Amino acid sequence: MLNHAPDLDRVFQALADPGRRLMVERLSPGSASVSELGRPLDMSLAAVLQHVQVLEACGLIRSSKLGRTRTCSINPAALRAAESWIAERRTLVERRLDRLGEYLAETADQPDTGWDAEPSEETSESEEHQ
Amino acid sequence: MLNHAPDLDRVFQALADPGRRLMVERLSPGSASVSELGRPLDMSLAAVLQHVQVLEACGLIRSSKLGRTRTCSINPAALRAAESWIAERRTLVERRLDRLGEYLAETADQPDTGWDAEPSEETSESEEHQ
DNA sequence: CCGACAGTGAAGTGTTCACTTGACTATTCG
DNA sequence: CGAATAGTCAAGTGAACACTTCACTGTCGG
Repeated sequence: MLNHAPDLDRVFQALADPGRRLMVERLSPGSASVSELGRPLDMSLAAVLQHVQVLEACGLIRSSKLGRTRTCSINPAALRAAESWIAERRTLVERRLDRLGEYLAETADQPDTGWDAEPSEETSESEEHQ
Repeated sequence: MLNHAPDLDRVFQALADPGRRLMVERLSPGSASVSELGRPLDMSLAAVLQHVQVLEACGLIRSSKLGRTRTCSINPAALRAAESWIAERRTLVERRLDRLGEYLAETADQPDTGWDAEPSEETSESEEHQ
C-alpha cells in the first residue's frame, strides 16, 4: 500500500499526450507494431518511435523485436499504479464530502459557519482580480 | 460514457508534477490556502500560485478568495474523469489477459503459437540494438 | 496609520518536449 | 541480388514548462 512511487511522474506525463493515449487505446485490445501504432497519427515514424520509447520507459508498455518489426503490448501494472493513486485521493475526498453532506442535512437550520466545500458565497469565485 | 475529453490532456499533465500531486494530497482531507499548499515545497509563492492556476485550469481544484487569502479545494469530478479513462483501458486489458490465460491453461500441451502477452522468448526483449 | 502578510502580474531564464530531416541498418520478398 | 519495408540514431528547432526576481496591491493586526 505504498504510494510514493517515483515514476508516477513519468506515467502521468506519458498519459498527458493525446497521441500516446491513442496508442494505449489501440494497444488495449491487443498488441501492435510501431508503424501500426503510428498509422492514425500523422507524424514521422521516428516520432512514433519516440512516443513508444516514452511509453516503455515509464512501464506502460513492453515491446520486443521479431525480425524487422517491433511488437508492442500493454503492461497493466503501470495503469493500475496510476489509477490507484487517483482512486485513493478521490475516495478520500468523496467520503469527506458525503459526511459533510449528511452533517449539513442533519443541522439544516443553523446559522452559516463560513466553511469548506461550498465556495459559491462569501466573495464569490476566483477570476475578478485587479 | 463519452471518453474523448479534450482536457484529459491537462489533467494528466497537471498530475505529472510531483509538487502538484503533493498539493492534491494535501487538499484531499480538506481545503487549504495557497501559502499552506506551498509550505512543504521549497519554491517561491509566485511559483506555488502558478501551480494552483494549472490545477484550477484543468478542473482539479477550485478556489475562492476571502479577505487576503485564497482557499483551495478539490473538485473530485476531474479526478473521476482521469480515473475512468485509465480504468476502462485497464479492465479491457486485464479481461483479455485473463481469457488468454484460461485458453493457455486449457490447451496446455500444444506447440507454441508465437504470440502476444509473453514476449520473453523469440528474440528476447528490446535493448540490444546496433 | 503603519508594517507585516497573502497574493498577484510581468518579465526573464534555463530545461524539457514534440517533433523534423537525413543518414543508416537490418529484413523480407520477388 | 536488389528494391521496398520497418525501424533506429543523431542533430536540430520552436514551443511549452517550471521556475525566478521584482514591483505592486489589497488586508489585517496592532
